[in-house]
Amino acid sequence: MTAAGTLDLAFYDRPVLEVARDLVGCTVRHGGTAGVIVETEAYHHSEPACHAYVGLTPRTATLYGPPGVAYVYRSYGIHALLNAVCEPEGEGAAVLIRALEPLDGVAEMRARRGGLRRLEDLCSGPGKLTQALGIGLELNGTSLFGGPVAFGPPVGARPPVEIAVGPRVGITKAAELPWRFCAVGSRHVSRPWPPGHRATLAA
DNA sequence: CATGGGATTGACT
DNA sequence: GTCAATCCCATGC
Repeated sequence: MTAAGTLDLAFYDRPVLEVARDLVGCTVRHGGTAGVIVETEAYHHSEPACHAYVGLTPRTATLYGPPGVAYVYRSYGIHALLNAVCEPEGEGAAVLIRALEPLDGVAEMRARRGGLRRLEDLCSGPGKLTQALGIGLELNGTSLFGGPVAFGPPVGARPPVEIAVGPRVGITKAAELPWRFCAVGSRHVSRPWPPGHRATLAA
């Protein structure tokens, strides 16, 4: 990471499964709002659930570009979903940020989310968190270190996060791959973390 | 050029 | 539990 506390290029220029696991517990910041990542999923061009599976097209250009860049796309015609592009340029891989624990700018998040009261409702889903942080499609292709959206290392003296691994959510293809990573015990995940969890911070 | 399918959410029965 | 909203874009004719 840099002196400013931002995850740097080398962090993203690694196998996407490692980055997805390591991002749990890290922070996402945009403007005055920020949250702690409690749920991620990995996507790779070698498997059909990944947008990059179809190869290099206008849509997937960001995914096949350099790592450490935001891939933001529209889902179901309605929601913006945030990903971090990983692996060397040309590999077509990214980590989907699926849920956050609100950290800063909670009042602003509530306003953007229609005044919802429960903290667990603000960022407990990939479409919810982009709405709460004000992240839109215009941020697709922007740098994650030096751009408007910044990822940072775990804050303060947070206890080590135990991570549960399970199948990805909401997909029909390659649904068997255990490429979803959740912070065990968090009430801010999009769905219950998978049972029989394993894999802590150990590499 | 027409069509179908989503890495979702919130409202409703 | 079911279901509609809504739109980009990859694919196929």
